Amino acid sequence: MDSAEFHAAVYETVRQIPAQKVTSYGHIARLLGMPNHSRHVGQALKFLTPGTTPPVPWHRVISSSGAISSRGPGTDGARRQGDALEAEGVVVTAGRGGELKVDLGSYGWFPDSV
DNA sequence: GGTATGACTGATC
DNA sequence: AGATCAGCCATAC
Repeated sequence: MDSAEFHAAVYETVRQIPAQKVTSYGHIARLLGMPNHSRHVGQALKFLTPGTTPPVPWHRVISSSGAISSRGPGTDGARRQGDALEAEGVVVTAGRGGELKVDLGSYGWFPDSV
């Protein structure tokens, strides 16, 4: 599959994520049959814009450790993502400095397949 | 074509 | 539990 299909597949998978749940880049890649393309999942999401239709709940995608990947100290991306998750009822642990993490034990969504 | 980079992961220390 | 390292692969330069 080429990159366009890959993006589309990623978006579709992300839309499968139930509310109040989060999953990891690596898991999405695994569901797509490419366990080693975790980085490119992030690439695909980065390519995403707020105007995309139908909307993709990209904020439900975090790293496998449960931490929200920051896109730069000066950016508000991680902060916005954490807010969006909290707005959905997900407990986001905000420690000192604004480190955002999610309890994967309670909110992790890791099905073997879709 | 080689090198660096990235919204990553898993193993190891 | 936090830090490091190696592996991965499409993109950009």
